[in-house]
Amino acid sequence: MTSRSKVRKPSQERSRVTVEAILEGASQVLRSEGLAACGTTKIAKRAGVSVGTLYQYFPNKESIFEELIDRLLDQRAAARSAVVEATEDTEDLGAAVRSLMDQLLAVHMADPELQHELHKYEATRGFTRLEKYEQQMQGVVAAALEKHAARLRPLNTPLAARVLVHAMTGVVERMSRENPRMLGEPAVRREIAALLAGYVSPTNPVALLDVE
Amino acid sequence: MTSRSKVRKPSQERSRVTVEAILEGASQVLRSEGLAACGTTKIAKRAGVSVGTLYQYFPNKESIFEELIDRLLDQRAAARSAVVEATEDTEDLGAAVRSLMDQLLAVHMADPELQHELHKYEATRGFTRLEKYEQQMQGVVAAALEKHAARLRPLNTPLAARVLVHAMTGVVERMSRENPRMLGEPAVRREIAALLAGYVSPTNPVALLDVE
Amino acid sequence: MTSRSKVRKPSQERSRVTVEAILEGASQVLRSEGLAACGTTKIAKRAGVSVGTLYQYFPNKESIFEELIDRLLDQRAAARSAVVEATEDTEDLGAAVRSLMDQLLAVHMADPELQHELHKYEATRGFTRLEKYEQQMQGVVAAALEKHAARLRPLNTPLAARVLVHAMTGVVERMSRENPRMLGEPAVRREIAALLAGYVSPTNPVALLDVE
Amino acid sequence: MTSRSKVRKPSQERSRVTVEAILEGASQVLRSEGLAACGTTKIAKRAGVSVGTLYQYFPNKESIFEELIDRLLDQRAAARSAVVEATEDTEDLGAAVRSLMDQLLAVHMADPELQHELHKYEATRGFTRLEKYEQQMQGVVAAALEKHAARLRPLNTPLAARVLVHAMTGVVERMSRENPRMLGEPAVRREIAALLAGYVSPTNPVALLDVE
DNA sequence: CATGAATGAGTTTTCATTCAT
DNA sequence: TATGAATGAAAACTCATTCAT
Repeated sequence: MTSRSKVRKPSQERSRVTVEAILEGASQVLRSEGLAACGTTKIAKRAGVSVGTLYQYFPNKESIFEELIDRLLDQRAAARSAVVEATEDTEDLGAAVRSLMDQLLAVHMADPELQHELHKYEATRGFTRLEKYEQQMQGVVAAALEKHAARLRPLNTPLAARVLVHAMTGVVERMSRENPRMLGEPAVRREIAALLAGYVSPTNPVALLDVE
Repeated sequence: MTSRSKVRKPSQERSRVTVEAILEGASQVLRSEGLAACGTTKIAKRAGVSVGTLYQYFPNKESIFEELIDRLLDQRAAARSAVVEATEDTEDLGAAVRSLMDQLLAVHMADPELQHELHKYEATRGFTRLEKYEQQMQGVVAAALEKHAARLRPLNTPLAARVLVHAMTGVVERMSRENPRMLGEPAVRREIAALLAGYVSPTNPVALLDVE
Repeated sequence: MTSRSKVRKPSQERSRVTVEAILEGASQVLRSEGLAACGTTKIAKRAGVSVGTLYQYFPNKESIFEELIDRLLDQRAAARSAVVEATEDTEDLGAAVRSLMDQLLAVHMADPELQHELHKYEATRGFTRLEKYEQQMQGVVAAALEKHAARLRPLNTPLAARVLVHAMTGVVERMSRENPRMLGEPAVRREIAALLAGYVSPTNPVALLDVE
Repeated sequence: MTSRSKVRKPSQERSRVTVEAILEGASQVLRSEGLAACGTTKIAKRAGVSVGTLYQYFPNKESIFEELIDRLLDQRAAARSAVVEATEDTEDLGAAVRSLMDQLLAVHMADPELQHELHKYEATRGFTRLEKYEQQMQGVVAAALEKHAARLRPLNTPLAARVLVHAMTGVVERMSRENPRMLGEPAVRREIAALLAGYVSPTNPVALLDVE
């Protein structure tokens, strides 16, 4: 679970609705006009509140984006947990790979425009948040690799996990950028599976290539 | 070769020197203070010219970054050409993979701070330029895949090329962000090779995983 | 007694308590955070009421400070009355001077931080209220000067009263600003007495200085 | 001489003119509309420049007021120096007193409206600058008291200097507030002289009053 | 009466760009 | 052509005050 502490507490029900309205307003502006054009005035207008109200709940503009990212990361964390569960309960390597892939695809297929704009914001901040998230993801993958080690080629687990997560998210992110619909195609899903599986497979031919 | 049409009169010698000074100034500010703090006045000062002069050679601030990106992409295009050459002359798949990888690593190891800041700028623009570049890269890879098709598993070439390029650049870019030195480690090089080779290898186990 | 007309319905008991709470809240915020940081919301919070309630009893923020000043001036008025009494009943000039001085010192030694912040507020308003107060003080002093005229040097009474009051309050106010504790020192008390007494004394040497 | 370092250096002649225009604009707004209504936009407009220009020369609004105060204090410092000179060269106590008084009166008679508004600003800042200035003034007075000690009543010099400066500035400041013209009247000048002279005179009757 | 969320005019400040010298 | 002072639109943020509940 991520922080969310920056949002003020006016615990009343009305408050929650307003906060939601602001975040939804920001999301809409991000989607329709992009990060660069997403100012506090515009956000407030779309949210149907005044700037003053906006600042009653968020200390500054950035904190709105941060909250949006928090929520995005919460979704991803949930996906991660689903992967962990799916992996823990079975010896089926294929199931693990499918779970990992499917969760990732699902997460990226939801509201891709918004995600792209938030990604731009993250770029601004040096990707600090997303980087941390991906590190946790690496932890999950590393655990899975350890568990199934017997059926995989010999691996430097942390490095392999890093490569896997980076490759997978690299592919998914770029495809989402080019055309989010692609992520729904079975062929794409299959190829990503091939990428992951081929990398860890005992039949991987690196040994034959004289790299180094 | 990329555009560069925005820059006025590269004919006079004095002019060329000034343009270079401005670009170098911008690069320095980007490296030392980051994109967010990189204003025209600061650039001009570091370049040792006045803002007025800066606007004599560049129509606006963005065009400076665009030119810097042009040059970055020129370097990458050169790397791409090197890969094409290396691949065309040989039947050695390993050599092709190594060439691809090495060029990519080399490109990302040069001036990583500057590249990160330019990447932030590109994020702002929706990665239009980088995306176009990666598409060209996909063309090169697709050609190589066609050429060596006989020794690879059956592939949907365009899709496979896309996955390969995205995976590779995804890994390299993220590692460069985490720690650029990583890119110089032989182990990393080997694992990237494994990622690429495993994906296209006829021994890839996707068929066994019942993905769809 | 000063106005206080701005405060609504001091009739109900509950009301009076609330008004007191608000004034006490304001005083606390003034003391601890200063005039600049003393907003209505903060005042209300410290008073344990809502902003709405605050505005039920005070028409605007200024009126709170005005009331606080009213009370300060009431204290000073009381001090003034004490001086008047002390002066009326006796022919002792020394007693009059001592009374004047002691009341003034006592008033300024009480809650100096609050007084300083209220003084800043008064500065904002052009010192209107304090000026009026000092004028009344001048009246008292003028009366005393008339009464004891026989034992003093020849004086333009209103002007002399003005000079006396201005000098005395000028000294006390500044000392309070520099260090309120100073006001408690006997040496200081003695010097202020010397200032006042020397000014009106028949032995005053102005005549010898050829000032005009 | 006071700092003035906050003002940027664009050494050209044009610059100086602009800085002067801004300061004059600020002075005018202060005089005609008061500190409270003196915003950057209004200052710039009166100065005949744009806000941007204003911020080219002053880092923020406060720095404009600070510079105005610097200049005011420079005038006062000059007055102080004149007093020092006048006092050093003579054994005439009357001359010293007259010089002190006259300089003070002259300084306060120049542009009193502006001074009052700057005084309000200083109130905001806790009178830090003015306080420091008055301390220096106390030093000057203390020196004079030491020099003429033989002809004065026994004094605790630092305390006496403090009382004298506080009394004098208190009187002058308040009179300037009530009605600046008063400061020009000979009677007033005479009474201030009486205040100062009576305080230090060997004939001062404090000893007779049983204070303490 | 009490509440506190909502308001929005107003303020300061920035910075890409222009243009007179 | 070079200069750098001037521009001013735009953005973020504040806070006294109101009013629906």
